[in-house]
Amino acid sequence: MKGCQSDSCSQRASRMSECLDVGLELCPVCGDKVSGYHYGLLTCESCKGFFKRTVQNNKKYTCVEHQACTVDKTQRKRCPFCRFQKCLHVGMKLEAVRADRMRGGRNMFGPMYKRDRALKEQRKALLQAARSSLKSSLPPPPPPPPPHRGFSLSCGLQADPLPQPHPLLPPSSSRLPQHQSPSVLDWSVKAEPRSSFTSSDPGGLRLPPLMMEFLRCDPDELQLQSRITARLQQEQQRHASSSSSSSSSCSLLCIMADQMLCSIVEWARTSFFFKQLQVELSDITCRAGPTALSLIQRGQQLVEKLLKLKADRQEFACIKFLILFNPGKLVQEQVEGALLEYTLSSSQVLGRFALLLQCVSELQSLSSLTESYLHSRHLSARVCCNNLLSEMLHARQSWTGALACA
DNA sequence: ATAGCCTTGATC
DNA sequence: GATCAAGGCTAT
Repeated sequence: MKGCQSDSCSQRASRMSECLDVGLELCPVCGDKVSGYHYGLLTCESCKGFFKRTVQNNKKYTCVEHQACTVDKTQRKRCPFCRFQKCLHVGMKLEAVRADRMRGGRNMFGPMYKRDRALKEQRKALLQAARSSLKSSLPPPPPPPPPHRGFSLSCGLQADPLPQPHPLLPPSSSRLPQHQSPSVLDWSVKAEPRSSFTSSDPGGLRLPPLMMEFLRCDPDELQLQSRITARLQQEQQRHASSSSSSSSSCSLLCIMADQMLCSIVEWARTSFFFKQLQVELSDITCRAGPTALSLIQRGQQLVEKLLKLKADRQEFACIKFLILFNPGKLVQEQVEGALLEYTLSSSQVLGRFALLLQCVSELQSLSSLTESYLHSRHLSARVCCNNLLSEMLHARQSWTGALACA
């Protein structure tokens, strides 16, 4: 290894500031932090090196599985075949690896990198505008939760304070576009072709790499529906055979909730950002709860809003990450960035992104209220299922007790 | 073989 | 001179 000469130290310092700048991006191949533009797009240092070695040495790999291995930060070494396929799939350019091995200088992709940077800046500004618009139309955010230790069973159902009606706004159900800041919602922008978008969905629309990851781990909704139906039928048969009274609506609801909870946990555990999650306990507070009817009504209003927006599978996948993972700032920015990029390229209207963020916010408060509701039912022993749902509610009760003692 | 750090050199 | 994306080096 060479010593740290004064020149290389200054270069290192500038590289550090560069890393801070691009540090918010994740490598489209493995999800590691990117270190700059390499062979056509922003990637991490290890995928840059891997791509270079593979192309320079004309390596041929084979996959011992089914050519569909997971490529993430921890498993990227496992299957070089699938890793290299993913490098090509996300758009790394073979022609950027120099045949003559000439060092230094710039290549033909310089202008492309510059354009991509400018677009990223534009996207950042749009994101901030949409966020500030959302903030001004919603009640102030809750104070940050205390730094508890322990595993969160909330599965992203982070408890927010009860949403107070905003003094300046009508009820949330009618809080639709007309109440948004016109400067943002009426601001149509041209979706320019994105150099980093290299793959298309079946409809021919180019998708951000992060969104492709979300779709890859997206559960099969039909499968979930049939599982729930099977569980409900099983329950009905059980009651019929034991000649007891038919199952109550509450117990059927609990079975549905439990089955969905299992699927959510299953999905979350295999999802892209799972390893980056900060393990923290939900903000556990006791408070007056809503009624089942009001929750259902709010849920229906939200469903209507999403139907009206015609939210598609891609957008729904992002919303699920934002809601259920309740991710940290870095992940939140990534997911929101992918969603913004997608809505711009699919609808070309920024207002759509702001409306989707509103739905996310509404869903967050609704899930928090539902959790409170189920918890209160649990305390009054009206949630009787011996399953994951009751386990979650029991854990919440234990933590509430522990915090009260502390 | 991998991945982090270093050197190089065209371009700004 | 600064930047930054190439290739190179080397500890693991």
